[in-house]
Amino acid sequence: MKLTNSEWQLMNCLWERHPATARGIAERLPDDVTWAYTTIRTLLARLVDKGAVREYKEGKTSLYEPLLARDTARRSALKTLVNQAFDGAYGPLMHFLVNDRRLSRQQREALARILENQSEKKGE
Amino acid sequence: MKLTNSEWQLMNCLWERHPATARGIAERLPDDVTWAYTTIRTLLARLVDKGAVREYKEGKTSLYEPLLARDTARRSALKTLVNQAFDGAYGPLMHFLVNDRRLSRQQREALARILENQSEKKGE
DNA sequence: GCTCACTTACGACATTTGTAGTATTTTCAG
DNA sequence: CTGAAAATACTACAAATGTCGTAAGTGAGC
Repeated sequence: MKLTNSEWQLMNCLWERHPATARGIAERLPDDVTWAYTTIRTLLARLVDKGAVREYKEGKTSLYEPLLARDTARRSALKTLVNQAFDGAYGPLMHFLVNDRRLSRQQREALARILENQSEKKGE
Repeated sequence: MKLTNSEWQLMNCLWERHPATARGIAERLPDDVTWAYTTIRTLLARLVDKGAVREYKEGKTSLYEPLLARDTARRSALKTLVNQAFDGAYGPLMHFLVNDRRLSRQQREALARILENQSEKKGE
């Protein structure tokens, strides 16, 4: 199940709190996202189509609830990225993370050691 | 600089060996990618447009060379993913990686320890 | 019962992405 | 030189994505 960028925004809101109305989601979107109400509706409809979200009526109001689990979506996004940009293997991704400057020297060294082990074992 | 999926395929070939001709790239694409020659040309043109690739003539043949560094592209893709799916922070990404079953128990435990340190420091 | 504000249903439209086709120019083997 | 094979340039086009607009329905007060 692949989500587009805008779909992630909505899903993030939904995962955080659900069920939710379209209006409720609108209110909890990040400040830099200023979509028209109908835009949100359209996106939700697409998500329902994809089977990532369930829509049901409570009286007359539409409520939305995620069907797709956040972890599942994350795993899938990560896999896509890894295939696309890291030769399809998690090793290179880890490697990259290690060599990147977001970790302190200590953390990097420790991680690097782990990676050595991992590469000897040849992961999936 | 954002690359699309098919652009990644091409770039991966280019990073591996360059400069390269369109034909040369065609030959080194993964087996499951069977694009027409013109498709590759179109994609390369788009990459040149974006400034990710440089095209120049060696005599009459067009040669292509990456301008965008692989690491830069990776960093950017990772950042996009993190923003989209991991609350914009690398911590949750690491966390996810650790809890995922791609690492052996040992590796996971070691990584987890590292992460504890990291979260105390509050990363970017 | 009528109106106003909000919700819903549906359609719309520009851009981006994936994937080629065609027509023209070059090139290379005979 | 000649004709076939390869390269270029340009155009095309459907599907996916981002982003609404409008018209019709509905419920809550006056």
